[in-house]
Amino acid sequence: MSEEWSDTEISTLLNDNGMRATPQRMAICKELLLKKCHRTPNELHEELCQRFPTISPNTVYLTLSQLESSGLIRRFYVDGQAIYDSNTATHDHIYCRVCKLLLDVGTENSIHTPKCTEEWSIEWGTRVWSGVCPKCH
Amino acid sequence: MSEEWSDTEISTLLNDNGMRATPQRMAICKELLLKKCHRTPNELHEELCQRFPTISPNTVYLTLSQLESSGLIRRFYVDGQAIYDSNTATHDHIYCRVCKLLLDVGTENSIHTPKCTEEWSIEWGTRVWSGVCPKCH
DNA sequence: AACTAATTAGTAATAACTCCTAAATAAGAG
DNA sequence: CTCTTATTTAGGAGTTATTACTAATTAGTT
Ligand SMILES: [Mn+2]
Ligand SMILES: [Mn+2]
Ligand SMILES: [Zn+2]
Ligand SMILES: [Zn+2]
Repeated sequence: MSEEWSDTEISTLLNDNGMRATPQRMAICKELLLKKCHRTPNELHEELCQRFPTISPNTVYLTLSQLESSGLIRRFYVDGQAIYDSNTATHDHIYCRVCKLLLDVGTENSIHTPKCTEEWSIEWGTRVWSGVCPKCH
Repeated sequence: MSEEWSDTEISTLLNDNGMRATPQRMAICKELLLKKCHRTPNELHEELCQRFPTISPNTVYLTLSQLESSGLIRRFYVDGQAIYDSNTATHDHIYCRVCKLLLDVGTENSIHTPKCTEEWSIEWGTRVWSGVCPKCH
């Protein structure tokens, strides 16, 4: 996928995935898809409120859920909190339990799906390594 | 660790980890530690209620949190739900998003902590592979 | 047996998320 | 361009998991 997304490209992407290109969704996609990043629904809602004062949390939840169903973003949980990830490549994470820093890490050692699961259809997975980051110890 | 735990052994284990050996905690430990298993706080509470009718959810939450702090059990999240795991060896999981089946899988391909994180002190991590199990497709 | 800090049950509070509904609107048809 | 309609939205209500608080109880020590 390209690094830069025009409004038309985002609009087309949404339509191709069965979603109407509303201003709210365009804004959510710009926030999430333009950069490979991690966002909680609430973080995203607060960011969008600045330029889009009337957007409701519910709209953010719904749109994130639809984007995930389309495979355009991924969802996982850290400390019980949903994290949406616009990096859809298979990768793992490290998480600092002190300052809550969450980073991507490579998966050189671990990209293979498990051996005993040939009969499962595995769709996605990520590991979260928990610990303490350099700044926090 | 041994396969069979006597009351005295569990009591000692709790005391060694700074916890008093109350009947409630003994019951929780028997339910969780005797077998390598996955439990949500609510599942555990319902099981304990059968033989221990007045135990409160809060006690279960507190005890699980303390057992986790002591490293006797691990916690991770699936679909936003806390799962406590008495298998403390490093391992991954597969999860069926249809029937909610959750199984351990080996980590032959992925036990190494990530290369770019030498300065982090990594304590634990698990991956959850999401998909559909053989019975559900 | 007495003491005391840890633990408990119960209740209240919180946070994240889902459900519901009426009004607004994007996209397609004419 | 206008009309039509199914989708989407905002907002509020409801739900569920979890945490906070508190007064009474109790495990382990002296
Ligand atoms: Mn990521
Ligand atoms: Mn496990
Ligand atoms: Zn940190
Ligand atoms: Zn299944």
